[in-house]
Amino acid sequence: MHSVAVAVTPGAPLFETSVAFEVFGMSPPDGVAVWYEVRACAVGNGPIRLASGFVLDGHHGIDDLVGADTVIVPAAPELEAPPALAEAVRTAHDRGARLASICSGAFVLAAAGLLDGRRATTHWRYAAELARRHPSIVVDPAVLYVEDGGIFTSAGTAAGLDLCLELVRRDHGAAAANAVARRLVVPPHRDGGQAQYVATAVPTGDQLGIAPLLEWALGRIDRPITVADLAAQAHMSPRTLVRRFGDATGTTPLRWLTMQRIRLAQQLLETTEIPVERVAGLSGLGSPANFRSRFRQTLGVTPSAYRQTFRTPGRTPGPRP
DNA sequence: GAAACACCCCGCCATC
DNA sequence: AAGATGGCGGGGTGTT
Repeated sequence: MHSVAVAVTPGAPLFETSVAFEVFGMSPPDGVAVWYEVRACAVGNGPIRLASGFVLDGHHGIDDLVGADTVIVPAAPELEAPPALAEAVRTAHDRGARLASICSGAFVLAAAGLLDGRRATTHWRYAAELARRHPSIVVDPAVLYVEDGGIFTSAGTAAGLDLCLELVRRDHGAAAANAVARRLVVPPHRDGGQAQYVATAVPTGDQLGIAPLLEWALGRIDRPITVADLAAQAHMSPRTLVRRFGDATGTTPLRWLTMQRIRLAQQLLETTEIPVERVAGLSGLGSPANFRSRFRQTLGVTPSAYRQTFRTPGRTPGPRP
């Protein structure tokens, strides 16, 4: 049994603190025998007042955190690391534990000196502060989560969920992670490198302006589309198109196209019986070989395995013991 | 898996 | 004066 310890600190936000329990505390997906055991661990043994007036009692001590296989640090109160917690985290790391922080929890790992010289991230509101206090950390404020040398850090709130799913993926494979994601009703895989926020969250003239362009692209998604094509369609230079596209969607044309193509492929695999070879063509991902490798690279499973797992219930009876 | 090829895309910067 | 544009260079990425 893989033990997971969640460091609980006074004033910690509920969501960040709870995601690990949701992911690692649920019953294992079909086909997984050895799952996780999650514990809330804290310095001292009195009740702990969390954010929003919730009180935690009956938790484990800090020794259980030190001995865990994976340690999750969801938050740092006031961006300060309780010395005893930082010490415990460092000891856990020395013992070979896998470490993961969510949101401001990165400040605890940083205070323990574990992020020095490593790539790390945190909530975008705190990224500058983290870099200021610890100049040797390579802070990337634009990703959902990063891993460097067995130490994982993730951005705010929901990115912690993506990180926990990534850990499941590494431990038990993509199918198990996808099953967990499906039960939680969240997207199965958000890549760690995905931007933390879209540059313009509120629709602006820009965004409304490119909507028809996106529509046009979706309408011919099965055929090759280059930046030059998009630029011509939008009556602007390729250089300006790339800029405007980024402003409006938070990503680049090719990445957006690939994302749409993968989504379409997923849909076709889930809801139809169209052969994989033809799904490759319909989704615009090129040759079947290229399609397979791209699909696998993005979602961690092969197209046929994906179809096997997510086939719409009722179509073909799946293997259910 | 390697290699060739096309295309991407982002900093730079003169220009509008 | 300030911001948007778009050509260019070339390391990076994707496809065959």
